[in-house]
Amino acid sequence: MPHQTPHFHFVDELSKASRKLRTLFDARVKQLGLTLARARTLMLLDRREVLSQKELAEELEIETPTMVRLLDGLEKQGFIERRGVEGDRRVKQVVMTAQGAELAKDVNHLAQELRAEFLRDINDKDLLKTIDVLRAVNLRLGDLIERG
Amino acid sequence: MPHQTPHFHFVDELSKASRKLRTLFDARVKQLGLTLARARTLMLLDRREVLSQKELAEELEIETPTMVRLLDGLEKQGFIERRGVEGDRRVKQVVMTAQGAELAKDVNHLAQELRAEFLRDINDKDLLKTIDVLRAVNLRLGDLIERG
DNA sequence: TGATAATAGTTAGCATGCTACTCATTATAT
DNA sequence: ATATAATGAGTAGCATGCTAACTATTATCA
Repeated sequence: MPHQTPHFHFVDELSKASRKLRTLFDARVKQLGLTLARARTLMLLDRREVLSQKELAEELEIETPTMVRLLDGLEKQGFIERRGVEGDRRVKQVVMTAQGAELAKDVNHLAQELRAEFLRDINDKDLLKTIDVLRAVNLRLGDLIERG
Repeated sequence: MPHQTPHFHFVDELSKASRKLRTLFDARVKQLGLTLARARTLMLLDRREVLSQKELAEELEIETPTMVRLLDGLEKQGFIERRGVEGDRRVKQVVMTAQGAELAKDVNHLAQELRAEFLRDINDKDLLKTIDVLRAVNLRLGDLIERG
């Protein structure tokens, strides 16, 4: 087997980490009726209270059609509501129901525990450096995607 | 907006990087009729020549049903073939067609260029450190997933 | 003002990830 | 030797990601 470059390994490990993270998180929040993507949406609403669908999508860096379906699910589950906004009839604001807000607290707690669990052996300095690198990569990827 | 922890940012940036990477790569290999997942499969076959479906799935760290459908697509496109193996009729070995092997070379080249492009500003030391961290995280995530 | 642009949300269609299950075959153990 | 386990491939069903379109509304500009 030919030697693989660091560039290759970066992409490889990154893809694998993301899949594993989703798998583990999904398994942990399944009992709550949630998934990673839905939990991410609830946790964002928990921090920001009220956002339009567009703003939600932008914050999570997913496309609006993906957000639409995520919200369809959360709405059907009774965790969020869509509200028309006066002054612009195109926009819908998204707010958590009481049940959703309750759930968001549990999910936040659970997510925090899970993160601590799998990042247990990573020291602070390395973690911060890794976050820096990922941020830089994301900026660059965003640029390259925009450019076509 | 409440302050967010490094643990949170790690997960956030990781998820975003993985999605962006797939989006960018998919756009770049679209003209070749490929996607990131299919390209990854071809590139692995290019390095290892012959593998069973099970081995392919293990190497890429995806589940076998996911691999089945990936191979269905690649087979329909004429890039790979499935072959029965003598001595164990459960196993199917996967080999690239001539066309697939040709394509794999192009894809390898393209992937290498793309990686260099978006990792341009990351220095070697930081990149290696990041890979180390991702590897450690992956090991731990694997453990936690296994444990249930 | 009235045509044209842009924007927010949506739908449709595809690919990829998962789990839970089945089927055929091989390995193991009594 | 035969019942039982384990293994490899596949199917079904769901969730989430994308792009390409469409609809309704609002903004722009000539």
